Amino acid sequence: MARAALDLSNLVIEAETCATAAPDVMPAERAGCLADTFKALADPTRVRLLAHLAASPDGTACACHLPDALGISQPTLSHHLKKLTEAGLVTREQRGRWAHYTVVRNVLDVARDFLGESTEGPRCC
Amino acid sequence: MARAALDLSNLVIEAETCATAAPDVMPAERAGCLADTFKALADPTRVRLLAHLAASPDGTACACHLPDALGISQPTLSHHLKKLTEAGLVTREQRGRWAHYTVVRNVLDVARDFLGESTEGPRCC
DNA sequence: CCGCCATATTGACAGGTGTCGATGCAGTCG
DNA sequence: CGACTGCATCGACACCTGTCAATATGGCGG
Repeated sequence: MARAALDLSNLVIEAETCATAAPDVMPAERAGCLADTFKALADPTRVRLLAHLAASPDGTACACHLPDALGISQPTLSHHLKKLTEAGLVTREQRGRWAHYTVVRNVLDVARDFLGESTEGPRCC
Repeated sequence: MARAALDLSNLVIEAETCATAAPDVMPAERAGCLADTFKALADPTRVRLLAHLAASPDGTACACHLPDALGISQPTLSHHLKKLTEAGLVTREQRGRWAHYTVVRNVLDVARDFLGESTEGPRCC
């Protein structure tokens, strides 16, 4: 290694590669955060669940009708609602005897903005 | 079963439930389609990949720098690009010796609109 | 035509996920 | 207080997913 015979380490040359200077890369933390949100949406049942909540007044609905409406068992529903809650996409509220869930538009906006970055320039309007 | 003794099938009664008429449910097909798109986004590596493409001119970039930039092996990169391609989020183009990938804004818009439904009223503007 | 290089595919492994039946728990009604 | 009810948790199962090393493929240059 000594002897200084043809040290190529300064000669990176860029080879020829494809010659497209790689821009910045998204920090892993933000990527992980976005991925977690998308993970919560990566299931047909949860998509329908969220759509149902979003279509309800105030973005709030109770869980009682859902197993029948979606054709899933009650434990499965509970499982998905837990996932959505953990991801911060919905919040739970015990209203007397029934549990009510509400969409958190905030978090959805973050995901939407990410898609917007790839979709159109400034933002919207 | 015969004998017609107390047929309750017409007596659904609605019990008392929580009294929030369940609106329409999103058809399973659309839900599955959206879920597939979100599934493709449900991984930090793919989020960064897509962000990288979106930040490149014309939404197009070649694959050659990516393993180093993202700190993943070459097969892993190929795997993720395949997933994104299968989901229709990017397209592949063999440009001479290197493979170039381009973002398909179209599909992202669909996902964005879904989040928009849950986020704000009419749409945008 | 042969070897090189960028990329894709294969095989193997650990870990995560959706689903359900059974069970536990916290409210409500009689 | 005791039974009922809506919902959460547990345990088990099959399945899917991300990752890498090794290998195959296909275009380019000599």
